[in-house]
Amino acid sequence: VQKTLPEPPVSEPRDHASIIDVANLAGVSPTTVSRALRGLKHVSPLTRARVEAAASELSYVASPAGSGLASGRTFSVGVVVPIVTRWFFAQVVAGAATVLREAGYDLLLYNLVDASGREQFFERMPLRRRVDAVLVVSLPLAGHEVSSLRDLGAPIVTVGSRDPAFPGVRIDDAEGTRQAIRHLVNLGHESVAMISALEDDDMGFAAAIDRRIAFREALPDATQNPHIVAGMWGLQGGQSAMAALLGGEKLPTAVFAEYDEMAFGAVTTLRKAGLRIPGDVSIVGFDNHELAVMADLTTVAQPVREQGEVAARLLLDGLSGASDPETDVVLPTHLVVRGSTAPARHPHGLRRGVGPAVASSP
Amino acid sequence: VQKTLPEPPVSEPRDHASIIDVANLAGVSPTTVSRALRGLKHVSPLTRARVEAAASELSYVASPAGSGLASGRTFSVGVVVPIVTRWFFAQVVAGAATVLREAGYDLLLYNLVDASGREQFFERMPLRRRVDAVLVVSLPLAGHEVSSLRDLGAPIVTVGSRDPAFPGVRIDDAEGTRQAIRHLVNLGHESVAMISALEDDDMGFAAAIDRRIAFREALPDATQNPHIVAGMWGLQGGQSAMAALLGGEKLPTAVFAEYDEMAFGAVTTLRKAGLRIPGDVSIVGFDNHELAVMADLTTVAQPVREQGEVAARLLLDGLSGASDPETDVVLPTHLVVRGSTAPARHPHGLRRGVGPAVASSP
DNA sequence: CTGAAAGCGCTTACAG
DNA sequence: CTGAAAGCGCTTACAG
Repeated sequence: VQKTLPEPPVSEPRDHASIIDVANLAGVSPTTVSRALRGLKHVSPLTRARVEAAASELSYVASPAGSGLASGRTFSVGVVVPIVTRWFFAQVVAGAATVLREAGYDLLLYNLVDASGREQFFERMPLRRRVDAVLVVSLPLAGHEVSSLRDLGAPIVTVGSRDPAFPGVRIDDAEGTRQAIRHLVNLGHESVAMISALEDDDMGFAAAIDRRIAFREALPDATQNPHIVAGMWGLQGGQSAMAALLGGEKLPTAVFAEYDEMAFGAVTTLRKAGLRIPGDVSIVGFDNHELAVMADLTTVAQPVREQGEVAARLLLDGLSGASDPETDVVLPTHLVVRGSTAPARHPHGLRRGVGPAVASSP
Repeated sequence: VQKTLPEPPVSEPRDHASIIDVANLAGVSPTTVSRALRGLKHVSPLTRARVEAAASELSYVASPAGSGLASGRTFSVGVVVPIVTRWFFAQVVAGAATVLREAGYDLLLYNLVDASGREQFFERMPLRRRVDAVLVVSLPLAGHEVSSLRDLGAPIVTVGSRDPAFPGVRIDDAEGTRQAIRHLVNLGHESVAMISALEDDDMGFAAAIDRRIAFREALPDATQNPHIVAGMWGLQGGQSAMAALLGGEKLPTAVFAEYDEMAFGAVTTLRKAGLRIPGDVSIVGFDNHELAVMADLTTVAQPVREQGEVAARLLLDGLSGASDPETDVVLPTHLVVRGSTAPARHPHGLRRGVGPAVASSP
């Protein structure tokens, strides 16, 4: 008799127990194992218990490939984000992840990063037959992108877009912007700039567009020449946009940033330039980023993680056929007033004394 | 003859083209289609072109379930992170995502969130037969977790852990900590506290442990009573830890934070308390978080996204059988000096000039 | 409540 | 260089 050879030292693909192993151990057919383990009706409690015991003894988990092929379901969901390292997107992903996990779905993450990644994604459509549903975050979808997604034949839900093609969750960006501008106007600011990554932005939010339009409309007097400076995105975008404003003829008394990370960039540049916030310039952001409190930043708060959660639930509804494709959930925003905004100094001479709040300068 | 019923109005699972459809259109066998599309050898250029044309005409993409079942490969990789919303983890994920996408792998994200999520994950092992390889980020793995992962029979790579069970990428946390402490000591600080989320932390980094130990060892004089205050994690952890220090008998002249987000919390609390940085307290963080520049924070920089990239490459090596399981890649750290640190004020009267203190360099 | 049979869409040896 | 056959591990009607 030949002796058993020693096992290879490290992990080679192990043989996992199959449904047949479980069936044999439990003394039933594979069909019954399948039914019992999926919690279907019409299995006697005794049988079910026996099957479960056998499955657990063998550490059996149904092969996703096997069941996927047979059933057409993957039990996973694709989540498409522009840039997962941006705070907003990570929050949305986390919110969705929680809900999906509870429902037993895996999360396939597609991080588009830039225009070329986006193109590749929609061309190759790696989602095809890989996912049961798709969550698309913050992308204003082009026509061919909409049809690519439609062709998936799977439920699609958007976050932060208002594309009528799919159900979605979002905030009212125009209203949020108005909340910010109203605050600045009430403080007496007459020279307000907006800094935005919009122009430069292949990955542009739908939100960015709405915020810009609302910004223009919300300023009381069109002659005040709202100033939109496009930069790169994120912190660096905010820095360079603010630098551009500093290099301009007349510094605005207040700046509205498309989102908090740009506001942070503006804060950074202002501090480096030795200017005080809000003494010299007031700043309002958008999002209520976790670190807005450190920057003492006045900002328009939106529920972020919740948008991911709600969207995931809509997706699950779609999967169970219980959804209304017309759904458009709009979550509320509110202004959080912190120390980065103060009444306007009126730069044209009339210095009405206004005690700016504490500006911590390094 | 019965008339065809009208199609349902919206997206029901579409029938995707199968390999047979492509084979018929191209006038070859399914076997040849399979070979041609996967770029295998032994297909004539003409045949390959014909197959590719047919596939593209039909928008054919091989069913992952079908090929997975037949080949045993999934072309996807699991990435396990404690909390994806933390800056560090999002960066690592993004780094890995880029490399994996280039190699044609999908990324399955597992966001553990808390101890219960972690437990569930290792119990259910949703990775089983779902992924070809696994990237585990920053978790110090318990024995049973190591064996769960081993049982997957798939390549495993870690980031930010130094578990000898698997190849991995990391930094030298002890050395990074020494860089920070040396800086403070050179500035004359004799009362340095460390704030850390360690004690509280079910999701604890391996890194946190190393940093704490190194902190204790790096301080030149043991009598100086290094003060470790455990708090919650993240910004709030830093806030409450700093608040605890403020409530203590003697405020340290410098604080070393386990990582930048905790440092940000400390900064926030100090500013609210009206204390100046670095005038009253110097602060050093760890990570060089994107927003450290806004906080003007001195910090130990580590390559974060790169760790994700390198780890993903190790994984791909493992998949192609080209890897050395002993691999332990250590990436360098360096101190970035900004405005949050300054020479110590000596609170106890005896103002010895800011001398270069003697550091006990290991 | 339970099971035998067919089939989901691929890939893998094996032939030629 | 190409193809016919078998089989990967499940689930789904269909019977009983």
